[in-house]
Amino acid sequence: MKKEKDRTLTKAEMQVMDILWKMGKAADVHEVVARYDEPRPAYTTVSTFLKILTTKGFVDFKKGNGKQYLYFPLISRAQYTSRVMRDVKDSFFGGSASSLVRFFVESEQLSDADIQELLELINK
Amino acid sequence: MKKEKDRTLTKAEMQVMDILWKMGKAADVHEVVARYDEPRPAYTTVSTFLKILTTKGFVDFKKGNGKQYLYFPLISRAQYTSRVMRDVKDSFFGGSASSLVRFFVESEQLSDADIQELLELINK
DNA sequence: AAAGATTAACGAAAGTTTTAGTAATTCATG
DNA sequence: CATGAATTACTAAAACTTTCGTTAATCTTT
Repeated sequence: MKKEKDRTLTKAEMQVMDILWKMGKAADVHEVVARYDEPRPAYTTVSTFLKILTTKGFVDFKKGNGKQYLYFPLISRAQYTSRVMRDVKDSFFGGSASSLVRFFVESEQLSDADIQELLELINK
Repeated sequence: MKKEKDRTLTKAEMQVMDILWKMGKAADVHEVVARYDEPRPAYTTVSTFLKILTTKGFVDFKKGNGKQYLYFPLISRAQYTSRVMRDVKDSFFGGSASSLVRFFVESEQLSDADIQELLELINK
């Protein structure tokens, strides 16, 4: 049986993806490890996550001029954000995007400048 | 050392909280089990979750006229939603609520009526 | 208050995620 | 092309989550 549930990332997997997304180019394991803050995980730990992410379809790799593997994301951060936002919207707002937006508008977390910006956006 | 990380619910814990939130009043284990769809978990499974949620501070209980425990939530769904939304906002939008709102406004998921409703809301 | 029934506490098995050591493979270099 | 160094694959332990059976405690009813 397949797990179509592998559409979401675990916390540790997310950390790796975030590093990959931030550095914009294909990177080897050492480069990824270096981007962690202390305490850094072991080289093999990161290597394992990269392997898992590859089998899950989030990451692929290529050979860097006959050298080691260079990993890169197959999905953009924006795409993954969409995925998570859909889940959040469904779980907490009954699938209603407007409910979710209203939640933030009502939460007073928006500055006047933010409001202004949104009004302009809406008026397109 | 305490785990200040117990601020978020696991998936199974969330299911229990959702049932508690939906029924509005303090409920015993049987009532909670009954609200699950098939296949229902065992009585003791739900009992365990209620216990865990109690030690995590999400739930408390009282004695129902000398009978069994009646569990009730210590946090509202809206409060928990705020918590999760803050995490999501921080993780995916750099802590910016306006970025998050913009994401949905730009995603074309809002109907004209939704937009209208939001405009009125903003103009308060 | 005792016997039987109901309920909560405990403990542990099964499943998943996280972490990393060791084995196997690949690569550079003499 | 052989040997040592670097890298990936394999495996398993540790930690956390989910599930429930068994035991202990409590309550009901006689």
